[in-house]
Amino acid sequence: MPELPEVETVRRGLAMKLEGRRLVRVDQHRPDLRFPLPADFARRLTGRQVLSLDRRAKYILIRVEGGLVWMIHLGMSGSMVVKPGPAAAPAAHDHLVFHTDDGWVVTYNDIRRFGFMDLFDETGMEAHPMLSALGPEPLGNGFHAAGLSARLAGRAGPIKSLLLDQKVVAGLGNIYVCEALYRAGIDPTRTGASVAGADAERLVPIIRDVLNEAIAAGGSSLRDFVQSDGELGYFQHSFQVYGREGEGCGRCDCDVGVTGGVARITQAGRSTFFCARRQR
DNA sequence: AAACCTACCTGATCGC
DNA sequence: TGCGATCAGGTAGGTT
Repeated sequence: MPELPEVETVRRGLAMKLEGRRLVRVDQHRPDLRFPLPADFARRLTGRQVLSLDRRAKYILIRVEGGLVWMIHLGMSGSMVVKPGPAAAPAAHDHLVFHTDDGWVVTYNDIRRFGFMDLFDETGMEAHPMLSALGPEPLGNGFHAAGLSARLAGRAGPIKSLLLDQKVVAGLGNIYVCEALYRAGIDPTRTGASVAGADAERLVPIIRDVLNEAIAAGGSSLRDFVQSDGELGYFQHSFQVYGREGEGCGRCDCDVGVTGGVARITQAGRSTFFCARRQR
């Protein structure tokens, strides 16, 4: 599921219900998600107050009383949904259930179980193996044309795959890379090196725009994504190329019967959608 | 180092 | 209706 806009949407929804609340009970229904949960995970969270919720790339980072950071990654199909208690009987794939002192119930459900959680001392955050190598936050000041160009310079791989690399820029996934490259008019098969420079200059604000618009829409709901209140996002209605193989692209004025419309190719094992006429 | 490939897991969909 | 193949928003870890 979730790329940066979806994770940010979930973070905001959770923050409204969790910040300042105390976790009075944590039900853990299995020992592992993608990776084993940390030792004593539920016990260490129980009784603690939630201080604040931040996001880095696609990670939700929750500061918890006692100098702890509770890290959540939603993987492909994870969701964190908040409902008023009392808790209903756990549904299929409800792996963890968190109860607050004011009666809310937060359920982590993850069909494919590609998500994971960690709980560590905040002093270890910089060095955390999943955080330390991340590239700049695309909505922050650290993401700019000069830096992106430097990371693309000399790279022979396709720009599509490089933008999915969380070390190049953090938080983008398959949907938003396709959409950003479309808006920038950049052919996804071009090398990173060829995009460094003027094209990178154009790409930076476009990436920001796409992400901000998607956040404003509550993310994109395809198969599994739901916001923390269980509602769907609606940015999927704004896709220009993603999932539109054979149809006209967002600004299409050509004869799809002749051009074939939006193309779908595979790059590094992932589907790429693009318009060969508008992306060069 | 960089580019590519596979594994992880479940469910939906499609062709036969 | 059933069955296998394929595909899905992500990342780690392995191999060239």
